[in-house]
Amino acid sequence: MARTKTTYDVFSAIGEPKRRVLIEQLVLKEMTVNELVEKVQWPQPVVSKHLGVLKQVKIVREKKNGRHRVYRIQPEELRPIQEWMHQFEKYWGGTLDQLDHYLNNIQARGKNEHE
Amino acid sequence: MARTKTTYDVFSAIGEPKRRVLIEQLVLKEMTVNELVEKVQWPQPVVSKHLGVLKQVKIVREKKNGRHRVYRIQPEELRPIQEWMHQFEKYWGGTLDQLDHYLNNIQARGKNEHE
DNA sequence: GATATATATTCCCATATAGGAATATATAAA
DNA sequence: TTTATATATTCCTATATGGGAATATATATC
Repeated sequence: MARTKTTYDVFSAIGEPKRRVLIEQLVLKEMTVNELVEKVQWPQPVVSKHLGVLKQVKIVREKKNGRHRVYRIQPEELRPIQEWMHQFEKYWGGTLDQLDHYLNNIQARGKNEHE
Repeated sequence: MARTKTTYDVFSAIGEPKRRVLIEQLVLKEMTVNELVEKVQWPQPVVSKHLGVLKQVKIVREKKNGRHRVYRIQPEELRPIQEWMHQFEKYWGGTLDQLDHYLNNIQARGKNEHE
């Protein structure tokens, strides 16, 4: 078998460093492809292709505007990563805020349901 | 050029789903290779190879114990991910309304997970 | 020393990239 | 309608897998 597809899920998609750079830009503000190209200085097809992957896993959404396409981030889609990270927080010391506690409990309950 | 190496950094390493499963086990308690094989039911070389990648990016550490090797997680190494996630937190802040919304999403996502 | 156990490593191959180059498509402007 | 602009897509190739099968290595036990 071959490697896991980059579009398999959000984790796979952000494994590529360039895609994280695009995300870091889009989290600041929505941008067109050429605005992104300006910012990161990569060939336009490279940007478009990486955006394509991000679009497939729904990290970004495309909004047509004339001959421009505005790309916008969909932060909710990155929640699975944040949730997955919760399992390590107990090791990092410090206090967890109430929201985190609550979410941890929810998560634990959810996991047991499938056992 | 080819794909980014899985050992390029922590993000790339956790892109592979099986490696996340191993991490999820090791965060509960340190284990030997065979204990992991027992748990996940994959061929031993598969487990060893994935552990090799995790070891290279330092997510896990190996402790020799006779002919056993105990693998232990190094949670600090995952902090870059947590830090990277900070940039999205402003979108899913801590109000109850948003928490409700979030919990609804979890439920909805759970149902679609296996499609 | 011989053997069993635990784990890593090597060899193999099908597969999916990431990026360069060129081109296609869509839409606006002239 | 012709042209310019914005973006996506196709074709290509080198590369790095992930996993199966077989084997090597290390250590414990007899």
